[in-house]
Amino acid sequence: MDEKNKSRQAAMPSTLNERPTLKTIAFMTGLGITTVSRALKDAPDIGAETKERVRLVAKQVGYQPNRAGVRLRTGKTNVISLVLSLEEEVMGLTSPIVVGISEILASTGYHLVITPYRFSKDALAPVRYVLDTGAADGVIISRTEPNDPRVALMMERNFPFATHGRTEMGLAHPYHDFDNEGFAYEAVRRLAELGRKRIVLLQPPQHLTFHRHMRKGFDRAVRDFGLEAVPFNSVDIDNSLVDIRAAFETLMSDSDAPDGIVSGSGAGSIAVIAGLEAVGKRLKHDVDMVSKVPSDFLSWLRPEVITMNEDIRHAGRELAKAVLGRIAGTPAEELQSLSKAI
Amino acid sequence: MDEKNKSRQAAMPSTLNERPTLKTIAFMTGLGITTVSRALKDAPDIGAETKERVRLVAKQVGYQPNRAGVRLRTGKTNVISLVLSLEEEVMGLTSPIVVGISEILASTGYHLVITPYRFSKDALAPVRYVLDTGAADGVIISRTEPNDPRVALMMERNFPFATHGRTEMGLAHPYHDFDNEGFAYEAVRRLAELGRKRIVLLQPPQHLTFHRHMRKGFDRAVRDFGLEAVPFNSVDIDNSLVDIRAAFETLMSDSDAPDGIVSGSGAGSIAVIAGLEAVGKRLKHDVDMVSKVPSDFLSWLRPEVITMNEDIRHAGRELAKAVLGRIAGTPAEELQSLSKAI
DNA sequence: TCTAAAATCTGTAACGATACAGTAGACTTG
DNA sequence: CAAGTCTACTGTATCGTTACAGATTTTAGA
Repeated sequence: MDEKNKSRQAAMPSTLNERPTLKTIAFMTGLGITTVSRALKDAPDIGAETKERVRLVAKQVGYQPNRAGVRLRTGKTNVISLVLSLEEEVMGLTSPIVVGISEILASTGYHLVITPYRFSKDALAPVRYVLDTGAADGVIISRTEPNDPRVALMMERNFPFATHGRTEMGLAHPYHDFDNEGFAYEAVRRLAELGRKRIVLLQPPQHLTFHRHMRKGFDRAVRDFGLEAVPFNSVDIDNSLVDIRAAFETLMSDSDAPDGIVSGSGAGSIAVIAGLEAVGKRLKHDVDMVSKVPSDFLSWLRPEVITMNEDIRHAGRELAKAVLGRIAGTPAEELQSLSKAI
Repeated sequence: MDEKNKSRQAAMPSTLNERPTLKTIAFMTGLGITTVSRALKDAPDIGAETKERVRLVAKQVGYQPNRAGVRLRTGKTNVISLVLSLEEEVMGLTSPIVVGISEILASTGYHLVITPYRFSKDALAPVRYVLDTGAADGVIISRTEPNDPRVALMMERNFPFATHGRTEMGLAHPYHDFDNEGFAYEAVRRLAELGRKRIVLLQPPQHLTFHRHMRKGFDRAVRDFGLEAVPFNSVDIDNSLVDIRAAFETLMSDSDAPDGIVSGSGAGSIAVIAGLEAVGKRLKHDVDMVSKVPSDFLSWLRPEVITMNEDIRHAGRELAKAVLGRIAGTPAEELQSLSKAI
């Protein structure tokens, strides 16, 4: 202060066409860096005219906050992490979910980072990584289990997340889920309507939560409509198409083979069809089938199959909204949604 | 120095179970922060024993460099950005590419960030964003055009990137591409082998580079085998399945309809089949078809279709290796690959 | 007119890492 | 043994941002 030049905070104009920072704006407006920072976030202790001036200059020079600076100082990453299994490349499932999430994040400052893991047993590792390194502000996981350690961990650390699928731990957390119970019930109902009696279900693996939902809807409908559920546990929708096909070849060549099939996965349905056609059965004649599908390709090639669409892209949008909501502090209870087949 | 306590760089042990930083390790080892930093990157001016000690402690406390710190100081983001069109949700195409990229990045320190754009006309915007904000160390783009402004921009700025598909600008840059010329040639050859004479091509849109490749292979084969190419430009593989189906319904009901079809897209093939079957034609009888497919589902439901597989997941791996190579300074010429149908 | 309270604005320190310019001591060398 | 050279280590400044604790000016109050 007693020096001759007052040595303002924003002294030098740096170089020329570098990326503008708060310092650039501070220099151009003649204000302090702090003032500029606070003006841009509309703090109450900055004059209205000053704010306007700062905003104008900021826009003019195309200022965009440096993410690393913000992140270092505040810990806010502006990142949502989608935790994906590299195995579960189940036909076209991850693609639409990524698109759906992106659609929502596009209008926010958030980036989408894919955090992969290789084997189901390592599912906890990526979540732990994000939590330990603070790699993201929120996480989206899928393939939930009734008692999911990932959910337990994130709840315990009070970390924002949303799950594709529900859990059964008595903890309220954001989720989006497809109404698999409703799907299975409706599927069986349609088969009953067609006069089918012996129904089989190609179901999700036991350890995933939605196995229970689908099973529940299936069993209830079978009871309600006085049908018979054909026991079938040799394969589930996580098995390879080759295995599913083989299992259905065996099943359908049996003397008391089912005459109605509910398939919990579009990809699986393909193998199912191949299996039953291999033993000479024909859809609509010997057997009817209802399939859950993530896209409409099946109805083009086997219109005989009754399809019920699960809108994965919509799920992506809902999940993105849910994590963002959680980050913003919305109670988990208000961030839970269920969608029906369309 | 003349003070009584020498005030080392690493003075306080911070709190307890916070995330460890260089400071933590410096305190534990009694070394300076700089020394620790340099020891961990194996700098030549640090003693062997010291390095060992630092590494041990670092591992013990689970040290992981703070990305924001590194990024702020060095500008290195450790991020690869995959630029995706939200429109081009062409059946199951993006999913395997994401998986392939992830597989490679998993063993590096790189994260994968999805950078979407909404409409084809905005394709340049996300690239500009990444360049302007320094959001990533490398970029992967797809749907390249012969003269691609995105490529021009990144070359001009000397920014590492890899393209899924080639360009024709006389600039050497990393790419991975499917050998569409080879595919089309081979496809036509097989149709010729089956005695087909009048061949039609469901091709990529004109503005994309691989349109030319596929066209070239197709035309060359038609010439080589003395066949006839049926003109057909009303739809391309970017059109909706509904439109493709309608176009093929018209085409195939013509008196001089083609008896051989080459389809440049698996999803498109579905619509093609629906179209030709709608007018009473049957695969293998009235017409044969060869399709490029990203997965094997088609061969399950229409084994009559000859399929040639494009391994998108492999493309993802190659692209990831290519960008990383470019970042590491490998000449572009050594980072170009072409893959054949499998 | 003098003081208290607003209203605005600002410098400093810190987040975690690294580039750079040292420093201290041991070891050569002539 | 003085001077130079290595070896091994370290402090300072800095990247861009924000929390915090002032500082200055204006307005109000009495």
